Amino acid sequence: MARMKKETGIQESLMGLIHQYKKNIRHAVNARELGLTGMHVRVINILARLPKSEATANELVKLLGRDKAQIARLLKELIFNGLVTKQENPLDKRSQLLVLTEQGKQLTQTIKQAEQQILAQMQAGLTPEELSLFNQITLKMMNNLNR
Amino acid sequence: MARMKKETGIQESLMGLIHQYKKNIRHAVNARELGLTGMHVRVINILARLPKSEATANELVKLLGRDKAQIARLLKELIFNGLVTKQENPLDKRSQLLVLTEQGKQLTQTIKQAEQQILAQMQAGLTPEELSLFNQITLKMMNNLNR
DNA sequence: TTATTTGGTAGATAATGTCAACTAATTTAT
DNA sequence: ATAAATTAGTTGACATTATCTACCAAATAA
Repeated sequence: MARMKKETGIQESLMGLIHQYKKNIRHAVNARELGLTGMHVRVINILARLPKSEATANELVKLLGRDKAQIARLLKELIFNGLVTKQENPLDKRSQLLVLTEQGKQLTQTIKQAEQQILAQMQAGLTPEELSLFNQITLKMMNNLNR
Repeated sequence: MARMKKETGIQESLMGLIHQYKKNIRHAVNARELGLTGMHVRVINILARLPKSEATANELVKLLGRDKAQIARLLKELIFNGLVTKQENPLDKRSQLLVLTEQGKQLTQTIKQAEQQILAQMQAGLTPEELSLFNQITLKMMNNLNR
């Protein structure tokens, strides 16, 4: 990708960054032969961060900001691959708790390692303050649009 | 999408932002019944910014950071819809110059207007300095990954 | 001159994504 | 208490975005 200039617009900068990031993740995951896609990785990551590594599908829909049909399919695949299991949700008979299996949890370490490498490269030369500010602005923009 | 917290990771913030942005663009474009997809819009925008509104396919590949097969298809569709035409490239017989038609140029105004609205919403409450810094960091990150 | 690389086209397929329909459970309204 | 409305999840159908490959002709390198 051409070295992007400032005048191109902030949205193009963002598109370029995300595309590059996703590409790096995909290559890292493929290189480790994990048999996962980018979205699988994201679901696993989200679950790994949650208390007890569990959430309902609807919670994942909200956390990932994706359509429930897509989330259902991703979960179905992760369940099929033994990385996630379903458990009864005592609070609501319509839903189940999606939980990382032991296999899923172990995979998390591999994924984390790969991600950290890419993030480190991406953030090279930036101070903690810059990164913090960047993240804050990102969140603010997202929330601005999400209303 | 759940109000995203800081601890989720910068990459998730970015994913959330871009997803929301794309969604807003898609809705705006659909509402105006332009019959375009997000990627069409981006190609048109890039061409509109270039001197003489023209570029070779390969230049677009570089500017958009996308695979040449994808770009070829997008261009094919835009040509079919009369928004872009092909002209001989005097410098290289293998390639042609892709140029916005009058129709394409006029469409650019509509697209720009829609985009500006969304960008304004997205950037509400942020100072020019913050935005400038944000864009610089974005570009730096992208270039960090693009090596 | 020959070998290699490059620009573009199209095949084949994967990944991501949306809208709709449906059923059962839950919540809200009467 | 009962009926109406909403919601959680599943699946169908399809759109959009994206990648890798093969190929041919033109351009470049050896």
